[in-house]
Amino acid sequence: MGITERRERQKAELRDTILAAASRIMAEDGFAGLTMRKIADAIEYSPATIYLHFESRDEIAMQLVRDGFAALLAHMEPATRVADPRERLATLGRCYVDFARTQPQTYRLIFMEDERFAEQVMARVKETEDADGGAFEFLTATVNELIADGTFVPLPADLIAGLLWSALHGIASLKISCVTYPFPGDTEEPARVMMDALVRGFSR
Amino acid sequence: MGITERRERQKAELRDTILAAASRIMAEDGFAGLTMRKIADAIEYSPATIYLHFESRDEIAMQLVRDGFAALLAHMEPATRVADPRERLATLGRCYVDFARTQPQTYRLIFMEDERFAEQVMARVKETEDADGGAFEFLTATVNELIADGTFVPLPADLIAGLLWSALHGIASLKISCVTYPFPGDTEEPARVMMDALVRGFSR
DNA sequence: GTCTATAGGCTGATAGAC
DNA sequence: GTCTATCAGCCTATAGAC
Repeated sequence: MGITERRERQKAELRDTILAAASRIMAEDGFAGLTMRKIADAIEYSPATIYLHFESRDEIAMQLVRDGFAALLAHMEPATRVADPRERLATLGRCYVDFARTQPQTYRLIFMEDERFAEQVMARVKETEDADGGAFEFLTATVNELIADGTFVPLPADLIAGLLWSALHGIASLKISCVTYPFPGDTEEPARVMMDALVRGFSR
Repeated sequence: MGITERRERQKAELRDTILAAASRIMAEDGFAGLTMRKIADAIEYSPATIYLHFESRDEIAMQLVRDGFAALLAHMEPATRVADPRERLATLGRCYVDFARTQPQTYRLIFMEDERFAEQVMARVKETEDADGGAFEFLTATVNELIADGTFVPLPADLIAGLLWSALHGIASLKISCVTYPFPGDTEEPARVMMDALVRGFSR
């Protein structure tokens, strides 16, 4: 039975190899440049072999989206260790735009490419509640904290959280699809000023 | 010489017909779905004929971007007639997200598809200054007005204007690529709350 | 000016040999 | 399991007939 296990292990390894190659190609050539032939060349197998591990190119893309979203969550982990809710929001903002800056093609794939992709991860967030480490729930909880202690105006927490996220997404995505305007340099300072202004704006 | 003029007129007409068909196909199938064959079928000419009017598919796309941007500016025209600067910002925001809602594929083409496209229109805005009716300069001027009269904090007007735009772009683009989250319904109210919060946040 | 025909490429996916 | 070979389709762009 050791033989069966080795085979399964090797099969899983090849699957991971395929995903790793796909991720690298996507980071370089974007989603449109991700083709089965390129993946096959990269892993030094024939295109047909890939179909033993994935049903289609779409299934590979979906997995890249899930993995990419997990990477985004991991990138925001430092914010979970900030006690003060206002400073936590600031850290969240910084980590978020930093992810988009360092992994632009991954960010683009998840949120800018195809509505199925963004819908998939957001639906997942909604389903699993806080099982995945928080994400949108974490942001909403922080906003709720600030409403509860009287810092924020009593608007729906979902709305405020959605707006904070949208504002960050605006900076992150605009930097990806319009490199020089309106922020020629780094996005860290704009993101900080944005969060500051919104926190002020939502304060009583 | 009337004959030459008629010929030129007919040539220009066919060019416009091509662009109109391309625009329609793009609105339905998106930029990736815009092909020379589809355009040819739509105008009932052969694909080869299109190349007498445009050098390449890219040139058609660039023209669609320019026309789309002009349509966006036209859509924001009501804001230019608002005297009060704070209310002008609110109107701007409403018109902006309304354009993205009613012409999502055009908005996507300009700002979410390819960085060359967004760069092109923004570079054009920068070159022509206020010759195109304002756009970013108009927004910056309004911000400057609010800084000058002491309403806003004295941050750089470019920065504040860029952030206002980014925040609106965040709502507009997220609605396009993620229909149900974080705003299941209309984006008009979120956009209004966002602008209100930012105006409050940037006020002294 | 407009056509047909085609070059020369790319794509995802699969049948069947080994 | 992995391959080769290929299907069936798409694409942009162009040469050359009319």
